[in-house]
Amino acid sequence: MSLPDLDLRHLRALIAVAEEGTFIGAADALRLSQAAVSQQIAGLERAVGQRVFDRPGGPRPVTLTPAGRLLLQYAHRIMDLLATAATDLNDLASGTRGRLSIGTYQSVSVQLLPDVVRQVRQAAPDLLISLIEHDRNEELVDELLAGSIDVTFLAGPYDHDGLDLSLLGTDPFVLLLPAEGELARAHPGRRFPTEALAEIPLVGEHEPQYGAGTINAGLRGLGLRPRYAFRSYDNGAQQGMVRAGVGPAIMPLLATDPSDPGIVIKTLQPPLEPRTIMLATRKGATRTPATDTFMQIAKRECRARLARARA
Amino acid sequence: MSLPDLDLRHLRALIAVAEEGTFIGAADALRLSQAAVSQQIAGLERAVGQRVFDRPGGPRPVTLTPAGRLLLQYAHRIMDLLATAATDLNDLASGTRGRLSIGTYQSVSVQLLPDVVRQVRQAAPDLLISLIEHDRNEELVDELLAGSIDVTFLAGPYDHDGLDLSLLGTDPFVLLLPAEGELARAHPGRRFPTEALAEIPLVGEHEPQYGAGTINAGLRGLGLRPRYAFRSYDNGAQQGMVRAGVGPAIMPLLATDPSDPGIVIKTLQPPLEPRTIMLATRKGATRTPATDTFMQIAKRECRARLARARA
DNA sequence: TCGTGTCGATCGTTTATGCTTATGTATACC
DNA sequence: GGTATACATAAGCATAAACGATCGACACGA
Repeated sequence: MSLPDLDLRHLRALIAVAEEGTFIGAADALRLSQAAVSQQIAGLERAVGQRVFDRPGGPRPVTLTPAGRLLLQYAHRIMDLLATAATDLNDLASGTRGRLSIGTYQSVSVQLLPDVVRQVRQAAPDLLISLIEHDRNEELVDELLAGSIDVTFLAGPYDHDGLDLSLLGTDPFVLLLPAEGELARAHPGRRFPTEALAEIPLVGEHEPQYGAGTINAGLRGLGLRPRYAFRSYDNGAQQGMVRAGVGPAIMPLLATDPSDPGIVIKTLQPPLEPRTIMLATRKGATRTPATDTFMQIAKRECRARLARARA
Repeated sequence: MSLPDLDLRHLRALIAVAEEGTFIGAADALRLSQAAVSQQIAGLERAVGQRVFDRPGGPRPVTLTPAGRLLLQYAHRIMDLLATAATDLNDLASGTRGRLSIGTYQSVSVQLLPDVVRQVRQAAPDLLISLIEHDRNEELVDELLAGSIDVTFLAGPYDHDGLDLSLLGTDPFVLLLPAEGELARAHPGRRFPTEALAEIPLVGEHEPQYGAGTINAGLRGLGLRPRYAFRSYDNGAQQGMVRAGVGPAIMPLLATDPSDPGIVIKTLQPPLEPRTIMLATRKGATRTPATDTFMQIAKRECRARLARARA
């Protein structure tokens, strides 16, 4: 048989006739004339090269041939597929069902993202949200371009030809000190002179990370050569070390937990070149409504959080 | 989205464009003009209510939108289904693959059917043959009309409105005697007077069986009231009992094993109303080539066997 | 910055296909 | 044997799908 001549109309007619038992009944169900159904079935039989119905003649119902029974099963499966495709597409269009896959990195994951996800869940309870975390922008971009995630946070400054980027906000680097430590006593104000960190062993992140806009790059830009007492990729671990008195840490503001009574947060003077938080999607690619919802909520939440944290 | 407007042409275009990356490439692959592909995709997007491709413009390839990716998966699954449907239909048409389900009853199963099945296997090695055995015609007919078997043997005489029947042959009732017994010595010729069975306990089948055309009906038609020393539905068991000297048995010729040296076969005089062997299919129903092949082989083999057995 | 080439979209036209009405044909039932 | 039922077929019409030609958008190179 030759596939190219086959058409969904044929299969619809096959199903209708099989269900109704007569061409006339099928025509009625399909809102067509009997002649149209007759032609559809004839076309189908031409396409498959075999009869699909036995027509006993007279007022008796037509019956499926073996080929017809075989084809009918496939017709049903195809119609089922189309039906589920339709609901999936509706889910996609509604933005309240289906899937949303988000790329993220740690300092965003810690504080900002949980609240954003919570709000997205509230707006779209049946949306299946999955998160993929990487430490480097490049890995996130790879996932994005490969299509395995819909949208990703990126640590700026960052630019890429294949991406649509939007700036969520600027996340300044702040200094975390043990609340009861000597340094906190020595600098009781909101500000902390950055040069004073020259000789103090720090708690910090592993290098290299995020390329430009890193803490070390910032410090070096100010002529400082930082030394480290402890390094970790985990922001929570860094904050814990600060609390334990291992040393001060420079962290992005949004990566800190300001409610921790064991630490105090100081503004660096002069400030380090800050990192920005960006959202990226594939350049020129249509976004799902779910992605749009997420991006909108993320932007709003990020601004609110930065405004609150700086207050 | 609205299913009724969807068409396999749309899905084919979707797949081609997704594979080729450009409308022009897809048009080339589909042997269509670029304009036609453009219109197909436009029609598809109208049907699903969303864009399925992002057109970046200029000499860059188009890319799937989320909706397009979703739809493409379904399109592929549907095309796969159609492809396997096509091979299944070809198998069906060729008669050398696929399935063949045959109804049978015991006296046919014992001698005739194994040889027929062997020949069908030889003619169509990849055909999957399944057998369903019942003792009564009615059960076989039920299976046939329900569609669970393609064709069935029936014990005639038998008639049924909903069936196409064909006579394979007449299977005469013969007498089996122990080869070394007193009866065989008393009747050394090929024939045996039926009345002589009046007072002899027989080996035979359970009653009732097959309605008309049974052994008991035949004997009663000759004014005899048979008594039984042993009864079984199993023809082999009956023949075994004869061999063991339990008594003579009246059996259909084709149910006997003439090669058994422990028994001799006699023609009854006068003969009992014989049973016929028939093949039945659903009335007016198209048969698969496999079924036709089987029926042809069965007819040939049955004739050959009867001719041989009577010789 | 301005051609230039590559695409996709669109227009107008032609062709093919599907649907309709009307009629023909075959079979069952009375 | 006539009538009713149901599918097949034919002719006409409308839609749509195809084509060639053209337009407009974008990227790239000079």
